[in-house]
Amino acid sequence: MSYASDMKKKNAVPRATLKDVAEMVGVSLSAVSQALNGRGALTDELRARIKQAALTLDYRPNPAARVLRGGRSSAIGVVINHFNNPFFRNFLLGLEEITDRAGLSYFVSQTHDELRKERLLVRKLAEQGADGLIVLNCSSEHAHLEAVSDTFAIPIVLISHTLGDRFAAVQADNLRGGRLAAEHLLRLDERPLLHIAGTTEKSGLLNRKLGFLQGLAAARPEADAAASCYTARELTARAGYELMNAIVKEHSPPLGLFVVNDEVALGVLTYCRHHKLDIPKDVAVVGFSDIDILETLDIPLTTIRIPQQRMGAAAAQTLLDLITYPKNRECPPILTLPVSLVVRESTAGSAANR
Amino acid sequence: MSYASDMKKKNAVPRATLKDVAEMVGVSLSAVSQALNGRGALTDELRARIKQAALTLDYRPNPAARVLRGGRSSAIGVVINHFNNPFFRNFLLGLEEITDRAGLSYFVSQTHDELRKERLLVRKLAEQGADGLIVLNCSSEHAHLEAVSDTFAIPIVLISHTLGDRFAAVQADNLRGGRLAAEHLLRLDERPLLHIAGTTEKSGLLNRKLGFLQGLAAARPEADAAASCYTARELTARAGYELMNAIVKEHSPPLGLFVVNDEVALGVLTYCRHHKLDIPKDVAVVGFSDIDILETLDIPLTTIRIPQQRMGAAAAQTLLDLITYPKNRECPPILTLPVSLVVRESTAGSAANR
DNA sequence: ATAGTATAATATAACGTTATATTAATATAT
DNA sequence: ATATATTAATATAACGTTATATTATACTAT
Repeated sequence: MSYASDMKKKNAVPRATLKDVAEMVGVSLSAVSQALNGRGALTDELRARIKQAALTLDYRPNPAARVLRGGRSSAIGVVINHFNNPFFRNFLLGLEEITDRAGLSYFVSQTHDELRKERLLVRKLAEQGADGLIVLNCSSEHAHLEAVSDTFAIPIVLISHTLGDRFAAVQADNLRGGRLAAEHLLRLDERPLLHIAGTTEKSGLLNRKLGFLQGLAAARPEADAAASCYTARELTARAGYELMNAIVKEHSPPLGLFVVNDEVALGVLTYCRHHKLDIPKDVAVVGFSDIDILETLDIPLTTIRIPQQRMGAAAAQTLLDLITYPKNRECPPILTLPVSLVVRESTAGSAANR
Repeated sequence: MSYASDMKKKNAVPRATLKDVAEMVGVSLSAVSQALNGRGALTDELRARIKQAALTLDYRPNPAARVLRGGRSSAIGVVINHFNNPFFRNFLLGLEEITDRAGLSYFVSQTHDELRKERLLVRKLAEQGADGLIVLNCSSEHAHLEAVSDTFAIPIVLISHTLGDRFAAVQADNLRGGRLAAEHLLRLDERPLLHIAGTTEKSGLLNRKLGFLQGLAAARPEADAAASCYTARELTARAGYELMNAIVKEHSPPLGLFVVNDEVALGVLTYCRHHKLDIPKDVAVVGFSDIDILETLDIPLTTIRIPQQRMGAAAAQTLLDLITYPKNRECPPILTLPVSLVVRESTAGSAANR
């Protein structure tokens, strides 16, 4: 049942338009538009009178009209895979700092990791008049992003995932994060190291893996890179739990485990609890992201912290810049923000810690 | 620094408009509009040709133009206090079922429980062309909601909180939930019962309290209602933790505790763990909502389950109805959905359980 | 055959805005 | 004093859509 749009909004209480303000002041439409937008050549006196009248009538510009005319709506769109992505909450805090200051609103929509929805929502937000888009954890396809960016002439900023050089991006230094994790685990003792990786289609996850392998190879040239890596199909605790079944069949404790993100690592922790594997004695675990709940766990998780809030602010700032200065879009920036190791009990307790 | 909207979108790749389709078929604008909207009187043959052309050109109507004209945008707005509200995730699942089927999109924004932001966002979403709004956990002020609903002639559905009879609402049966909690705790043994309430300004929270007091009074007419109730300033785990400090000063175990929601109850559980109070022997706890993580706790929490997903679907369905049949707005429905008791270990183990 | 009535299409206006072009009035330079 | 620039305002058109009014054509009934 597609839903009919028959009835027009006939009984809406009318809101003040430019025309109303113009009539109140006894001046032309153009004058009002120019006065309120700080454009054109008007006497300060007239400008003031118009602004006063607009205030009195509680005039607010109609974004639909503006957008139709080819202007801005002062709203941006945010597309994420899942609302309950824990990274997202802190990201938005940073984003909001910037948008609030700039007088922008933002609206969010989730894709459920479905490409179909991603396409739909990206387009819908653009159609709805978004001045720019921020897309988190997007798919690896970018044809639709290019199409929307071109058709609507709006910039797009990608998060956690670069995709060619057509779009601006904000990402954590995943490569360095992977290396930090490896180096930390190497300091523990002589135990073998393993990595639970994510899909290597996503540049961010690939880099975590590469960083880990670099760190491992530097200290133990003899280690078999291929044999050290497992791949989680999904970034969920369940996936981590299930992979552990495979891992303990092929490797025996003690093990050092670098896991692609904190949620998958939570699954690993649960597995160990269920199977009486001591953490960190039998299995030392390093996660990635530093989501909020890690500290409150029975065994707090060591992780690579990414600057979630700062990434949100950087993304908003970058988008704002690209909206304001369209020429910058020709050469969109890629920001890589630093990560840091946060040591907690899931790797502490062993001797070699510093 | 408010951000200037100088530059026009001059280098946008043009997208197909009604005019393009009309020219392709060699027919008038009106004909195309009518054909695509299933209105007017056109031969089936022409209608088909027009639809085919629209498909070929990948024509998609411009929502800004539609909204300006006084029509629909096929998008609704959702306003919530916090994105990390655990209720929200399931709510959206239900909502999405309905909106997907109806070909509607939805966009979400968070208020941080600030009235200023609530006002801003509700208005912004309406200005942006939302066909209707769903407002969760809103403030107790409704003047701005009425203003927006009137000015833009769009319906609003409130969740978890009724506010006069001007708006449709979807809520859980909080009164019954409170009573169920009391009755369950009363079945345990003779221990005194306490309630950690929320602010009674919100109708939903008030009803939880009233339900609890009803249940208590029915079984123990002698109980002192006022002395049994504490009030949490915020609905956070921290608030629950801190209130427990006060409670244990004035009451000694064993106690039965009905807590206004699961998050506050989590704070209570943490307090008990820290202070070596056994659950449920010393303190039996019942929460409210049944958020997702309760089952995975060390001591799974007994709670009153509210049908989160169903509430989302009901809200979307109600809004859709009010959008489609504006006359129904005169008498907006209030849906109260049933709740159920979910018994887990935070109250089990005592004798009287069934 | 003529008027009247469906039927199938088109023309037009309006929604609220703003960029561009135009006009009117004033100041400056020769 | 006349031409030329500067300033301050206005008029107009266009963005894409759809409801309403209008026209043209064919079909019925008398």
